[in-house]
Amino acid sequence: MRLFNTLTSKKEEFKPLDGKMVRVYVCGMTVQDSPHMGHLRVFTVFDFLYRFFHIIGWDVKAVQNFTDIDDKIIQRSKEEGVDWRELADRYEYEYREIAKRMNFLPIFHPRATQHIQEIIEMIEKILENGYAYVKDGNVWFSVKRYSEKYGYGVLSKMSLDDMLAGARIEPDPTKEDPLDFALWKAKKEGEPYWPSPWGEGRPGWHIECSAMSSKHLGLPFDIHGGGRDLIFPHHEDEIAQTKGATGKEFARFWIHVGLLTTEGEKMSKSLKNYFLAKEALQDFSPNVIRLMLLYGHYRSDLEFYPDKLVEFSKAFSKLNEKLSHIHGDIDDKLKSELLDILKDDLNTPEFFANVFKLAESERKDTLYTLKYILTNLGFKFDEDTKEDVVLKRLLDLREAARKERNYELADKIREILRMARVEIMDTPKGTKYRIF
RNA sequence: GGUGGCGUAGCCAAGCGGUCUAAGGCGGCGGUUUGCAAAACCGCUAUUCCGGGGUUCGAAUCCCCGCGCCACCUCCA
Repeated sequence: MRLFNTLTSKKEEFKPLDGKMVRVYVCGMTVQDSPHMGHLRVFTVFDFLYRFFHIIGWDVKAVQNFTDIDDKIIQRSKEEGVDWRELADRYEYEYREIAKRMNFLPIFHPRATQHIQEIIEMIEKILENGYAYVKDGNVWFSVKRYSEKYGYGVLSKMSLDDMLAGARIEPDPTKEDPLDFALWKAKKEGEPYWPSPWGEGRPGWHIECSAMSSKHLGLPFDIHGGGRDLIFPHHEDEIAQTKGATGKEFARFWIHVGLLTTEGEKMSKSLKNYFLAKEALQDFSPNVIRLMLLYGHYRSDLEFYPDKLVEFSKAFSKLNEKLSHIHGDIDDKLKSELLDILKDDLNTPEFFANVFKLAESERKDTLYTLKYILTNLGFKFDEDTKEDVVLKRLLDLREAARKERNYELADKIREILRMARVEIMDTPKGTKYRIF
């Protein structure tokens, strides 16, 4: 298949290094708050990618970290008067619940603080190789020294001068150069810390991903991904640290997911324009959320508004109506045509356009092929038509009223159900409903 | 200021040199159906792709110049 590689800025032919098993590392949550739809988009895209790899015959070893120690967790723990570990546990649990609801494939989730040893070892190697220096219990990565050997900025395509030009923050006085970044931060009063050869302290932001990815996947591995906002500095620094420590190639392909926007602007906590994943899951099925998030191409920004979930509820209902009870044989030709679309840099918009067109077919094999592929890509049919006892009794009541021509009552029941976001359809085969 | 990207119907969003008088979803309009509805089904809904030049037999797609927007350069998926 072909994938767009941020490293080379073009689509390239992709195959797993060992020919069978794709090794992927995705930057996961910093567990300091509830995941919002923007986070969910990234993880939905990667779940879709893993599932697609499986369909075309590759195994996947996916690692997605939880960063459970960082400035914001510490800050929040101070604000709330709650131990930082408790906060991290709370939001890790929230993420796992959401992942389960979303029908994500189970993958490995290492935690930063369980890899302090590996992190320290990696920093020691970087120091040995001369790309870092110790100052007052801090360990800084020397961007200039590293850059002379390997070139810094290969991913973000920025020159050192470019980066300096935009430097907006007061450099830390213990840094030799404003571009340098922290590998290890000296302990501050009241903050969590671990012992290290440089004194008590904690890891810098980027190093945990370098340590965990190389430990669990080996070097080099196939794909490293995350939100587009991580390209600089996070991913750039991961590359520098890993090469600085090992001299080896890091990830071959870098895949970055576009941002979820509201009114054109990035969804983020600071802009207060975010919509929580758990809110969406309260009211809409995972199918709807999955479809909505994948209906745009993964590399483009995607506009979000709450009504979009309503729109996609309707769209998914149509598919569900068509496919839920279908059985047949797989049309191999059709199957490979549809998969070919996805082989081109995961062109989900084109793929779903075809799905909706083909769903109008009367041919059982065509419909079953769609159902087969979509199910393997994480959708669940039938789910929205499960009988619910209370609902069924209400429908029986309404049916009785209709038989007595008590349309006033029948309409009242329909109206109430509508308010509860259940829509009724009277068909020759009886009353159907759908939850929207 | 630097770097990267985007601007396609009411909204969302593909297409990236010919099959484009531009996919698909939502919405809207008309019809079939219905106790009335809804759903479903059928039909219609951009001769045109931010503006202006250019390259080409041919451009939404390539190049140049404007205008507008976004992201990153500070924590961020």
